[in-house]
Amino acid sequence: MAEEKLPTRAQDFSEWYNQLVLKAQLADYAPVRGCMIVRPYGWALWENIQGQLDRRFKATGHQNVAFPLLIPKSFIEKEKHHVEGFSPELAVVTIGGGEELAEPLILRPTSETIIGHMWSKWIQSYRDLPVLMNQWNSVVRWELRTKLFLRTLEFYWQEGHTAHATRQEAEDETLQMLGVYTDFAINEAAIPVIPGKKSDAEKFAGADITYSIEAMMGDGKALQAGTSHFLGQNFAQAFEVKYLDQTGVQQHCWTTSWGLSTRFIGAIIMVHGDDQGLVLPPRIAPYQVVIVPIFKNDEEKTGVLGVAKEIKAQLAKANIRVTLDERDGQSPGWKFNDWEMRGVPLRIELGPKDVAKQSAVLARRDRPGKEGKVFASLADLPATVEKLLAEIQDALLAKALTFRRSNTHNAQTYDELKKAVEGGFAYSGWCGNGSCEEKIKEETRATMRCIPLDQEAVLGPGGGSASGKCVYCGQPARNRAIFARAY
RNA sequence: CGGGGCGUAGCGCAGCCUGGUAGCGCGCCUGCCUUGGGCGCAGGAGGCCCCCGGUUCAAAUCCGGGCGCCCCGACCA
Repeated sequence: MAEEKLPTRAQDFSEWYNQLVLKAQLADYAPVRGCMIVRPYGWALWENIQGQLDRRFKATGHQNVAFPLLIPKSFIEKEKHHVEGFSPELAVVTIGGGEELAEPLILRPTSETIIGHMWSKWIQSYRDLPVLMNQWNSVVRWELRTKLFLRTLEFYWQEGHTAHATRQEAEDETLQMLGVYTDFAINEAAIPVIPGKKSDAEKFAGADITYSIEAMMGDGKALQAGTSHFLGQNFAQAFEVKYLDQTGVQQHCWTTSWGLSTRFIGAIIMVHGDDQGLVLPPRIAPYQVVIVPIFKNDEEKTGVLGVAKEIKAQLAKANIRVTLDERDGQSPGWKFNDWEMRGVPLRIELGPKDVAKQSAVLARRDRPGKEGKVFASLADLPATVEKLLAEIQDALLAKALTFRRSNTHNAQTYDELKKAVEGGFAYSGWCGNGSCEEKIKEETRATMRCIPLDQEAVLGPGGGSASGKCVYCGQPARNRAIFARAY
């Protein structure tokens, strides 16, 4: 329950986030360092995210599977870059049933290796391809510095894995799934994201190319909200994933993988949240509408609750996710604050006066205070609510996009970049040289987030184009990239 | 892995310096009263004071050791 006010975002963004997660009852700290318990409200949000993603995965031909948590340690060692990237953060099981294991097992940090192992058995012919799989699971990475949702030792996600006969097909798949994430983020979560390509320094351990969607949080920092990897033939070679092509020749498969995690909940919090608490996009909010009844005595209570239940039934019938707050002992004012903390997009306040007038007060979460309140007739309430929810969804996206654009700067010079990354994104030319990228990181703490696929969309209409020179060394730019401090 | 902070009621903390009956606020329970922006009053329940050892007539408090968590910086979704 929300007893107290949050610090404002301006005061202390990090503490605002920490307290909000606890007070909105999204998650709590587990008894083990760095581990998280996702509470019912947080998990309901995740289920809505899952639902929206899963239907997109199915629509693009993928099937869900379940691979085991435990993987032989030797598997991870078969792909050179993969082992280098992941060994520092592996959890290793050495004892089972009281006996030292002949071969240690690892808790999966991701499943490329064990899937590659199985594919080598399952894939024989070009007729077996493509293989399009996804799994919803949790993975373990022994992080040193943790934060609820953003970085925990164990986190929940989905990992998609596909195998293809040709390079082109695999590359197409990688970009297709990046597109799925982009569509989901923008149209369901109202988070404007920049799809782009990662630098070699930032790409996944074992990938040839990594793409990501990058979002700007409310403090101007970047968050990688989803990734899609073109793995080339790296894992196919390490695990002998081969097929016989039409001409009778053995070929290695081309594979991809792509993932989006509960970290995305962190993005939703930090993009839409305000000083009152969480603000959820209607399309994925566990409750889209909360009804708060108001009454003085038993007689009023009976009348108001009767109407409130009718309203609830009507809205539910129109497929609106609605809850009625019947809790005794909390005043309406208390409930207003509580549901604002928990980010419910629309609140219906219903008291005796409203019942008498056959109307209700609708309060928009995205416009706190009186400004966001309107009277609505009970007669056509579901239609009114649907319209408002759609407006709120659009308003959240528009607000986030405006915020991002106003904090994204076309930084032509290194000084401009330094200034821009203090509280936002710098969009700058880059020569493509890793040493320039490294210097920028050392000197400004900003990393290269991505090379946007759609250069024009970054700065928006009339935003100009990035410099043709590398922001660090002044050599001709091969790319235009986003630089920012990141979570 | 470095730096800092904190472990006392469900939560947030005070008490510790200067050893002597364990306290405050919130929450919880009961009753009354209230309810249109975090109501009020009265009564009540709730404690291995993180753990182990030492000093002492006496330890939440002093000393030694351990464990845990959080926050801030280097690596990562």
